[in-house]
Amino acid sequence: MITFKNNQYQCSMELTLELIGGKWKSLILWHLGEKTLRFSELKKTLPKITQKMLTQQLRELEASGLVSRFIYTQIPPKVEYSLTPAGKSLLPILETLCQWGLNYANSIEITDKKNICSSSPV
Amino acid sequence: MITFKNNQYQCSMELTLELIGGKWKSLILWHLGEKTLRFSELKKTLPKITQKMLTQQLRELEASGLVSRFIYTQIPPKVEYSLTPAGKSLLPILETLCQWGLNYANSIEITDKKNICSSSPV
DNA sequence: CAGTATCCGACAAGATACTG
DNA sequence: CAGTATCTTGTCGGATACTG
Repeated sequence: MITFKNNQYQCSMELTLELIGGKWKSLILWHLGEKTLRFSELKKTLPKITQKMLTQQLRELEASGLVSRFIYTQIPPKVEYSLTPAGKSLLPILETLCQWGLNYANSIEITDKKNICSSSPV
Repeated sequence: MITFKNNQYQCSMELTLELIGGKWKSLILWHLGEKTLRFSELKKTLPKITQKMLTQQLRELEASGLVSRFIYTQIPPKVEYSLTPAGKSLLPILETLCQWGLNYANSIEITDKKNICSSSPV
């Protein structure tokens, strides 16, 4: 049993999911990994997210210490989001994960093609 | 843009999340990584999941080709779940991810303690 | 531009009952 | 034991309107 920020977790995977789980967090981290982005730029990279969800997820990532928020005090407002060192330390792992997903998808598609071929009349 | 099983994905992260995203999938994979488990054993390792969700998630993982299901034809029924080679290939990455989460949580807790110390009267 | 606030619907997930 | 089926509940997340 692991205790973190007054929450209990059964295993380290549960804890990790609390940090980067959910529909959007890892995608946001992934995009911020390439470069620092303004709110509106980030929104563009995630066409399907709503403004509300983007704000909400960014706040949570900020609270976790994975993303930092820099506010330019000007009109119109400008806010930039970037990865903290902790956020950056996660990037290589996410990269490996993506590569795995891509490889796996490709291997399936190739298998499918083989099946199509072998399903021709014997 | 990536096409996989007739779905479109904007980036590889989206695709990967389709395979192992959600509240339970990576946890299930994680536990099956240690050893093959029967349905009821798996249920025990995930106290908070309902029978319905466990069945549902297992079917999806099976459809993705990450988990395989072996049925002993006997009464009472016995069904064992294990990782496919593809599922196993994901394990090292999940392991790294968990380790990262644990390290990060620890570093935070340590930082917190430091803050408590330094917050004593100067 | 970068947000809040409010309302609302869809779907994820829970509870319960039943079965091969 | 390992599921289905059905019904209900709750949360996530969308749409819209408004603001410093």
